[in-house]
Order: sequence, then structure tokens, then C-alpha cells
Amino acid sequence: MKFFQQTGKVAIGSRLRMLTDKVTEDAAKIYQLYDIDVQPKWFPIFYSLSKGEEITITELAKNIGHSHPSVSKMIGEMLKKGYVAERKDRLDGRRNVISLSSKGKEIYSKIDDQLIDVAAAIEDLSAQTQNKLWEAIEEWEFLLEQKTLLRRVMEKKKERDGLKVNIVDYTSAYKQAFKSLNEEWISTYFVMEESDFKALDHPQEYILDKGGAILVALYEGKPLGVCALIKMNDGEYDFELAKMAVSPKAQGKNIGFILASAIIERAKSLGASKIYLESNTILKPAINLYHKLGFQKIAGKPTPYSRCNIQMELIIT
Amino acid sequence: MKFFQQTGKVAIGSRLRMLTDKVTEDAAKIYQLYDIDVQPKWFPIFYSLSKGEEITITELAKNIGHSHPSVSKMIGEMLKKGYVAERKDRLDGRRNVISLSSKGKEIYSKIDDQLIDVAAAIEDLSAQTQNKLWEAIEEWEFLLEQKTLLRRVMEKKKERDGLKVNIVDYTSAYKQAFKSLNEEWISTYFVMEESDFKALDHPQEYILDKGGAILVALYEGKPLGVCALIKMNDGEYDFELAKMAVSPKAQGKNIGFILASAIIERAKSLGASKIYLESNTILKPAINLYHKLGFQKIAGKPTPYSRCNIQMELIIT
DNA sequence: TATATTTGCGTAATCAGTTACGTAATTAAT
DNA sequence: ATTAATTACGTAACTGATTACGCAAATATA
Repeated sequence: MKFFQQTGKVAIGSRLRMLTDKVTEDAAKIYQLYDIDVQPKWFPIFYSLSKGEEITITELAKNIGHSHPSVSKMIGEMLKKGYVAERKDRLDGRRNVISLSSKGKEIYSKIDDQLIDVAAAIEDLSAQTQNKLWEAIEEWEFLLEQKTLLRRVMEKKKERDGLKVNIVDYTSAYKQAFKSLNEEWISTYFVMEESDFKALDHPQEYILDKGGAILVALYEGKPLGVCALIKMNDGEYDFELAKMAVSPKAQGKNIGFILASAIIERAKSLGASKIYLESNTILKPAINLYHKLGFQKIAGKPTPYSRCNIQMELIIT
Repeated sequence: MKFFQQTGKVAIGSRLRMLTDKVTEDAAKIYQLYDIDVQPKWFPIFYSLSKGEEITITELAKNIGHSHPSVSKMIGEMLKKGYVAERKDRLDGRRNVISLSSKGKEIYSKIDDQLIDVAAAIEDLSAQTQNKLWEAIEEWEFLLEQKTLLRRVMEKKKERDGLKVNIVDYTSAYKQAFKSLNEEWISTYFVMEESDFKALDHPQEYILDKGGAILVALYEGKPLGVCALIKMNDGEYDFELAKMAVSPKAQGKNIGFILASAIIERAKSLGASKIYLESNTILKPAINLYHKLGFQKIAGKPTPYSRCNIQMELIIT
């Protein structure tokens, strides 16, 4: 099993499984040793019932952290052995109330006796270790409760993906990308309009020459995101954030956030104090992103775009 | 899940299983996140094959610590996806040699990439804990390798059973037990002989009054073992250890050892320097016990018992 | 009061692993 | 050169768990 030595901790799952197997595999033999005719997997149920309370299948399941069909089945097996009794709740006909039979109680006293030795053996074992397994498990459970492994990995991915993203200034080399990335989402959700064609076909004339800016996000060298600042002659706003597009292939790589942050920085360095944008509430991830960046919903400005149903502004501090 | 707080560490098996589940359950989603069409359980196989070596099913199984049918099945699934190639060994027609296909190598490079983030996430997680799970698992594996949980529990049981055993001097109250316990084993393996009846029916006259001794082992108050020292008029030996019997119901409780040790102590306190005994090699546990206590095989003494085929002595130091 | 939703729980299907077993190929022993 | 034992590995059956589903009872809502 050189596997573990090589893979390192990524294989923690497999390794846990193996240890679980090893600890569990002796259980049946231990019951045999004490001449107790019981399946090890019943133990949590026996234990839960041992206080003498009556308890339903679902409560039992919650108690021991198993699914209710699993408990249901085990109770069936224990019933066959005569260790438990079931009865329907008179007040609630759905509930199946379980309790230990006298035979079950007798068996449990044997289990209880056996437990003394098992506990002592485990106590001995864990006294021989430097690292406390029980406490370690508790900590891991707590941490995973707070944030699942999946979320943790997602964060790491985002972080690393961010490093692969380069923001560069627009050059004519990106003319094709600028148009097609925008066309992609516009024509998916809406239709291309007159003003779209103007800006996308002639970015130099319609955006840059008028004092605007365009940034391109390169992911592993490929242009997968674009965003423009369009100069406004308006008195109130300095720029409109527009023509923002990220390739669907590059979703989840945080490119949108990086790109938008960069364009705001650019606006700031161009002396802007207020940025305007138009969007549509159908584009939820985009709206969320704008919100996260500090944009606030406003109302009442006229717009040439029919697809616009929300307007937002960012006051630069 | 109050279960764990109450049971304590006896439930370590169940608890390990739960943590394993929790760690494992996200695996599929993580692969999805990276757009890798692979089942998590294949990972160890992928990893083992990633070095480019060709390797057989059984070797793979040994490598990753699973049974060979399990590997065989997984390889079948991976084959269907086109991730691996198999071929029969030309020199040994039984061997099924597996390697990664080019498609498999491509997929593995994706997995490898994903591993960077998973490793980072786990590293982060474990940095946040006081108790080191990985190291703890290693220690437990090592200790269980040396001595299984079953053996540890058995030892504890023996130890605790020993405490329930009381060794007391014979009184006429135990006359019945002295006879029946001996009769039980003698008539199981052999037949009762003249000298047996003498000693068992009149222990006072034939054993005690002649300067011998009888000890009784009480287990939870019940006489379940007996053993006698019979004075010998022999010049060489002081006593014969005889009429040793332990109830089959009380097997495995270490009663034999405790009883025999006590009778040797008694012989010592009576000034003995050499003890003799007769037995039969068919009674293996008894012979083992005598051996463990320091008795050595001797030969050549005459004996009235036809069932005797081995003679032993213990020199008291 | 009628209808929709939630709850309890049993059954069926599925899953990831195991052990048991059979067969064919190879190797060892007589 | 047989015969016996071992090895490689596939198939089948089993195990202990899960999720999916459906029914009936209870509860909430309009």
C-alpha cells in the first residue's frame, strides 16, 4: 500500500475508510467472545433504547445519525430476534414506537458488561498515541460543519485561477474577441441593436478616441473577458461601464470580478468620481457582481437600449 | 446525534465512519467542478497508473489496498470510458496488464491539476486543527497492526475476569463441587478409576489429613474450579498436583491459571521444593498451562492411573 | 371544510465494497 | 511426465449503507 505514502493527505478519505474497516472488522468477533448474539451494527440502537424510553424510528435515526430506512431494517432484524417490541402510537397512527423487550434488556446488560473491556482497550490504545484521534475527529467534524470540503476547494480554485488571469489594455488584436464575446451573450438573451454594432465594430472610434477605455482579461493567454468604459457627456457621470462580457467557458474563474475591479481602478485613475451602468435583471450573476462591487440601483435616466431594465451607479470615494 | 457524547470512545468505529462519509461525499462534486468525467473511487487506480508503468489487476489491488474483484470491476468501468487499455501478458496468459490510454493520460492531467487545490484545502484545514488527524491515523494503524483490537479486548477481559475469581480453602461445603467438577472431565475423556473414587469421595481422609491441600476457585461466588496437592511419601517429591478441574462453562476466564498459581504458592508455603504431576497429552490446554507455569516433562515414574501418558515436575526456586 | 403540505415509515432500487467460488495458466513436487 | 498446489482474475452472491418513492396520517392554509 505505497499509495498513501505517495499521494499525501489528498487520500485522507481512503485512509479514513481503511482505518474504519480495521476498527470495525473485529467488532463481530468481540461480541462472539462475550457470547452475545447481536450484530455490531445494532449497537447504536441498543444503546439508544437502553435508557428505557420508548422512541420512534425517525427519532432513533436522528439519534444515531443514520437514515431512517436503515433503522427500519435493523429494527426488523432485532424484532425477529425478539430483542425489541414495536407498537403503533395511539395518538398518531404513523408513529412506530420501539422499546427494548425483556430479552433485549437482558442482552443489553451483557453488552454493557462487554463495553467495560472495550472501553478499557481503546483507552489503553489511545494512551499509547501521541496524536489524539478522537479529538482530531471532533475538530475535523467541526470545521467541515462550518465549511464543507467542496467550498474550501472552490475557494482555492478561485484563488489559483485568479493568478492565471491577466488584465491588459485593448489593442486591435482583440477587436475580434471584443465583438464576439459581447455578441455571444447579447444574442443569447436579447437581440443586437444599432448601438451595439457601432461600438463593437468600431471600438477605436466610438470608445477609445472619445476618451474611454477597454480592458481585456487574458486567461492562460487567451482573451476570455472584455469590458469598456465609455466617456459620457452628461455632467453627472464621467463614464459608463458597458460591453462587459466573459466567456461562458471561463465561468467560475472569478474573471468577471477581476476584470470589473480593474476597470473601476482605471476609471479612478482617469479621475472619475461616478460611474453609470445599464443592465437587465435577467442577468442575475452580473447584477450580483455589480452589487458586490458597490453599485447602487438608481432610476430615471433615458437610454437607447431596449434591453435595459435596471440602471446603477457607483460613487468613487 | 447525542449518541457520541454519551457513549464515549467505544463508538470510535461509528464516528470514523461518519467522518469518512463527510469527507468523501463532496468528492464527486469536486470532480464536477473541474469538469472531469471520473468517479472518485477510480482515483487510486488513476494515480497508480499515472507513472506510466503497466501493472496487473492484482498488483493494482495490492497497491491501493482493495480486493482484486473491486479493482477488476473498476477497470471494467474505466475501460468503457476509454481511460485505460488492457492486454494479456504474452508470457503469462493469466495476467491482465493495464495501462492508461492517451485519453486517460489527458484526464489524469486534469485530475493532477485539481489535486493542487484539494491538497491546499486539506492542508489549510489541518493547519486549523490542534490535533493532527493524519498522524493520529498513522499511529492507530501501527498499533492495530501490532495487536488487533480483538486481542486487546481479550486481554482486558481476562484481566477483569481474574478480579472476579476468589481462591479459598476447601471446606466440606465444596465436597460436592470437588467431586462433580473432576468427574466431568475425567468421564468425558477417560473413565473413572478406583483411585479417583477414593480421593473424590473422601478428600478429608485421603488428601487433607495426610498433609495435603485443596483450593477452590470461586467465580462470582460459585465454585467453578478445584485443585489438590497430595502429599507424597517419595523422598524426591513433596507434593503431587492432582484433581485439577475447571468447569467448561468458565473457560477462557483464566481461572485455571489463577488456581494453579495459587496452589503452587501454597506448596511453597508448605516448604515444598519439587512438585510432581501426571496428565495426558490429549488435554492440550492443561499441558500448555503446566508448561506456562514452569513444569517440565520427565519420565519413568510408576503410576496407578492408566490415563497417564505424561509426567511433569516443577522445581520450586 | 376542503385542499395542500408535511411527516413517519416501509419497500425498492442502487452503490461500493466485500467474500466465495470457479476456471485457466503457471509452477513445484514426485 | 504426471499430478498437485498456487496464482490471476472474472463472476456471483452478499452486506451495510444509501437515495427514491409512495402511502397514509396529521397539520396547516385558504
